Amino acid sequence: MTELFDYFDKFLKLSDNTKKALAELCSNVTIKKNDTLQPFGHTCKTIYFLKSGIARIYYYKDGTDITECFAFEGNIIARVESLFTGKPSQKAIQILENAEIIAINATQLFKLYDTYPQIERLFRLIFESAYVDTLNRIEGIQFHSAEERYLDLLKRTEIVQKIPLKHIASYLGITQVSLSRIRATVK
Amino acid sequence: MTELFDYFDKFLKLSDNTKKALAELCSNVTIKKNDTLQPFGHTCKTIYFLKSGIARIYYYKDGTDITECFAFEGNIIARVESLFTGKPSQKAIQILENAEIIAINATQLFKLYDTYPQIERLFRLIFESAYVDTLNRIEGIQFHSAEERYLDLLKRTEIVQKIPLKHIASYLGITQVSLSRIRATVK
DNA sequence: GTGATTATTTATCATTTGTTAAAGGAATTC
DNA sequence: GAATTCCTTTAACAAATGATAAATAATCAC
Repeated sequence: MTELFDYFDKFLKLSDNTKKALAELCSNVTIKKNDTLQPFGHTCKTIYFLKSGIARIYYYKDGTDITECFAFEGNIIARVESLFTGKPSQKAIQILENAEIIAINATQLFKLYDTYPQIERLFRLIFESAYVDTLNRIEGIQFHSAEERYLDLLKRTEIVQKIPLKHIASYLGITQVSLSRIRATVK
Repeated sequence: MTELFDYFDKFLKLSDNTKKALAELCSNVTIKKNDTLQPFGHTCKTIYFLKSGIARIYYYKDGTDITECFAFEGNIIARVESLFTGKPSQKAIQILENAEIIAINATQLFKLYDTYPQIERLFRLIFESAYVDTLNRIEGIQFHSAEERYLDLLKRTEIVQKIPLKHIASYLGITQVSLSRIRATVK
């Protein structure tokens, strides 16, 4: 679990008993490429941390598969819209590269908020940071061309090379044909 | 301040002494159309609640004025990316219709988080909700045409009629000329 | 009110992205 | 390893949006 607590450490230094309480909510999951980590239709009650591998959140819009986001080594991934509203999620989490994951039981986590204000604060800070990232992503979508967004994604992480282009296209908000065209001109 | 505490009530029932502590951070502001509520370049240390009026957050991108969001009666407005990171904001808040505002001192608010866990929780819930709204907005931007987004905005609130079209255009991520064209076909 | 400024629309042409269809490659199954 | 399926590219045309310029319309300052 050291990777996870190193991650937490970047947001907030936790006391030992807080860490202990947190560790009890965590379990290790090993999952293979193309498997489903979380299916459609259930309320999200787990927050995941990727020790290794790649995952994506996706949903169907008018019958087509849309990737909402990717997660890589050292990232947190959760279907926030369900986690925070308690409503069933219309999204699923799929594994794109064999992954070692730590699953955090969110139901129990939220209960700990009452007894461990540090834990409530930790996750407040984590999600505040994610919120800021999301605001910045809107700017990227609205004011950059598809080509710029593709090049920017490539720049952020080389792991992207391992992701099927159709998922990258839907993540960028364009068709796969359009992405293919962009790749041809960029080369 | 009743409007503000009614708003808080929708997220969390606060105890009387918590309310009292919160009330001490709040001050009333009356501000006129076209005035600047918060300028560029300073770190955001205030969260605003609109009792009446309209406001927008905007910034300059390659020399053009871009509206990030609007706020109407009963909304909270803050430059979150600065509030949460402590970095100077590249954004400003402008008043679009004469407004009655409650200003919440965020510096003092964050200090109260230690003594009043209820307050930390209240604002956690408020911003979690805003985060979910932002995630949904991304979907709107990526998978709806400019025309659909414009009609959707009109549907959400009639107050939009009072906002200059150039601000609506940049909010929608299109040029004003393009918005004008859309309005012509929609009529 | 009048003139000046600002906001909005219209028109034209260029560019980007979408749609559909077809073909070539890569990976998987039996 | 042959067949099948899935992934990616290419091509041709359609639709949406951008850029620029000019014409109206609305608003503001005096």
